[in-house]
Amino acid sequence: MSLKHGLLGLLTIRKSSGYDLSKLFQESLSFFWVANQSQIYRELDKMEEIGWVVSSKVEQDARPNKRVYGITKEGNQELIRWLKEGNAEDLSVVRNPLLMKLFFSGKVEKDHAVALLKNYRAICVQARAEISEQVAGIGDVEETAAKPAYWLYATEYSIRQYDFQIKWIDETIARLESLK
Amino acid sequence: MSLKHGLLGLLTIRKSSGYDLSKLFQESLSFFWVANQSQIYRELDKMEEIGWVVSSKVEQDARPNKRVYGITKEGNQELIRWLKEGNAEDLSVVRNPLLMKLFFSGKVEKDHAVALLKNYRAICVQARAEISEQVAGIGDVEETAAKPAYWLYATEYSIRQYDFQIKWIDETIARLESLK
DNA sequence: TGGGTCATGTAACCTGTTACATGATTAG
DNA sequence: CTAATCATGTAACAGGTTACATGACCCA
Repeated sequence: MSLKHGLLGLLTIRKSSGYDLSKLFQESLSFFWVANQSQIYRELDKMEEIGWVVSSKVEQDARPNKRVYGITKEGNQELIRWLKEGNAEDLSVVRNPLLMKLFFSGKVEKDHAVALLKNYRAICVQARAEISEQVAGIGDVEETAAKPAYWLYATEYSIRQYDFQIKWIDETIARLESLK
Repeated sequence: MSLKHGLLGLLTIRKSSGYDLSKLFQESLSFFWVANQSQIYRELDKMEEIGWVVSSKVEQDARPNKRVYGITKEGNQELIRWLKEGNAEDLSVVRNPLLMKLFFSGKVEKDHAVALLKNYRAICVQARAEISEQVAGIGDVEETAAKPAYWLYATEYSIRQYDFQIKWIDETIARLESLK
């Protein structure tokens, strides 16, 4: 249940509407989590039922009225509980559509597999560029024992994962092309 | 929509019941895709409605009766279509609960983050061992231009990804522990 | 002889995706 | 002046997870 907790985490930064959260999410968490807007609205509803957040309606004249959410004491407690829980089983959910397709590519000509890999490579290259650009835009970071730069570790992970994937793709294409 | 296609792929190997597929899935695709049994049953139902598979009831006396599925011509066509389609956008769905938790770990003591990483490390080590054991059990492979060993590329990917993750975890723990 | 596992599934719920709606503002 | 984008969401459907059901067989 990471999405709810991600939203709770964002709400500890500031009160936000669904729309705000959706933007915030894009800028921060989207490198390791995809969520679309409507999902965010629904999760906010649910979390209000549970009591992790409260909302208040804000009237606007230039734009549609909005509903601004804030985290409650219970929400904060839940966030901390989740962060402390050691359980790592559910961290290893694997679902890799690229490998699924590649796995069965013996049913079609080799060229399709190569094209698949090349298309995905382009996506990796772009995603990697976006992340490192974003990191560069933040500049140097000071870390202390009291404030480790966790966001930096996460972006490092992502960048290196793309590097790994690109390398593997290149090798795999070369291997495919060298087959006689 | 990779699960349906994965099941279609497995059904090109042999006719199977939901239960059989669930086992087959475990042995072959589970390294890069998690699917639970009930999901498989439901997808089979859906695919029968669409006409990608047909089933027949097989009476058994020692065990509950079963329903055996086979792939249809339409199912085969769909599998090939899916394999040929170049679309790589939907291959890059990211959802990483580890990074989500790590990202917000500034809210709790450093030890919790370290414990989280260590737990996940253990899972990676085990998963890696299981995969390489499975590969070892298969022995040497002959590849030709007509028959590339795609399954091998997929397992290579998985092994290397675990190596990458383990390395990153070790570095990150070291980094966390060195903070003053 | 009682608790696990095999073999087969169904039902209910939770999460993710796609499509749509509305009125203002900005870009070409 | 027309099309995109901003700013706000709702509704419906598809896919994933958890819990349960049933009867045989196998191990201690």
